[in-house]
Amino acid sequence: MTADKPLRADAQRNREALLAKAREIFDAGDFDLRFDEFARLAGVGVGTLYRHFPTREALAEAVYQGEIATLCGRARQLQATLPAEEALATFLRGMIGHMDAHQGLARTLATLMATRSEALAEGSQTLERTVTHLMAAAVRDGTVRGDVGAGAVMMALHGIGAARHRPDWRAEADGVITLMLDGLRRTSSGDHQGQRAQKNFGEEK
Amino acid sequence: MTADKPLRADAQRNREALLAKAREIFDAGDFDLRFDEFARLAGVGVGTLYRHFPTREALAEAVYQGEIATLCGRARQLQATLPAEEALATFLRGMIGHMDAHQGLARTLATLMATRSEALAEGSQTLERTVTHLMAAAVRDGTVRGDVGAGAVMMALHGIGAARHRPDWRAEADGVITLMLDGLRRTSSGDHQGQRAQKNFGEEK
DNA sequence: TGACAAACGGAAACTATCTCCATATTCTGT
DNA sequence: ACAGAATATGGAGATAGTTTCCGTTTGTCA
Repeated sequence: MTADKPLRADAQRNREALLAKAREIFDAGDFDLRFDEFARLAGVGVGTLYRHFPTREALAEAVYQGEIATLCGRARQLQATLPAEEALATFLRGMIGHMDAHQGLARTLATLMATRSEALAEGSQTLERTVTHLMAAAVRDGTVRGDVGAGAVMMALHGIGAARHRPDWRAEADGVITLMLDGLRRTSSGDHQGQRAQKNFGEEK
Repeated sequence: MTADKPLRADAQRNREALLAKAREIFDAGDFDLRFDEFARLAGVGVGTLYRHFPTREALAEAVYQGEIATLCGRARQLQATLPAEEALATFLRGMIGHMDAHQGLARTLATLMATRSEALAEGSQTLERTVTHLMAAAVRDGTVRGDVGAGAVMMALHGIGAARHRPDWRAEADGVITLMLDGLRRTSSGDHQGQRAQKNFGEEK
């Protein structure tokens, strides 16, 4: 459905500049910035902005999709370089770190896409597929139980995201992940290695 | 907190008309209706609308507070006419029914109040107090265990609200309530003391 | 390099928001 | 019951934000 269109070089460049600026601004929570002002900040004319993203929602959607793509890419990379179980753990912890580092972005996107939630649902599905892959690999390894689906993990992640307002959010979120990972681990013997290590994606500024 | 201001009769009337219309329109999901058009629909001038509710958010906030007040009133009424445990059960089931019947309203309010979430937090606190009362009465009756706070119930409700997109939402939500009520009911063997589980997730059957 | 299509920018047209005040309604004291 | 004070109203017009349109520029391909 994401039809590939040959995009002219300058168009591509502008598009990327707009997305980058949007990400930055959304992250700062200024989602109601004037549209023409936004174009100016991104260094393009309003016309260009409108050609690429006809509405505020379209812009949000594009940023969101980029976000999902980044996450999925990260997962693929982890899966290629780490043992399955570790890849899953690192990915989930990384998700929390990502949510933590980009609170404003998440809130802004959620607000802007509240109406057009089709794209949101689609992204969430994409993410679920990725988690499914990570888990399936770990199950194949025999390190993770096979009787719990990715849906459960998704619900937990969703719940974590929805509870952002809680004062001790980060710690609680990490707690949920720890519980889940422990619960998922196939326990042939009680080997509880220190799972506290905070493996972020190493992207945060 | 709710300072009583003597409001002139016509002002009161207009205010109520605006709120009623807002509730109706929000419920239908049209939260981006033009402001002047909205005034016309409610049968008042724009000036009047602006005097009562300076911003869209203020309007949403007022509707939200009304909603909370309705809910709390219902709880008080149940508490006065039913045995404590039954009052609690009826209230919780009623909440689900309410959420179900007014999906659009909930979504709209959530969207509009994403920024000004102070009122949201306050309303949620008010609701939590109400649930606390219901539970406390049931605990005094000896029908409900005393070692689990209202916070747990609130989290579950919150989780239910956040999962509205799930295809089988209503059934699953009812399931969660059933589980909770069963879990809350004091068993013949007595309370489970010193329980530590505060992270609940993946509550689906 | 020239020809053509694709993309650009930003002025201008358009649309929505909000303010202001002359007029209308309600309230209060006698 | 009524006059005067206080409060509220509506909507025209000012302000602010959005979107289109098109002459110009830039990139692509032969």
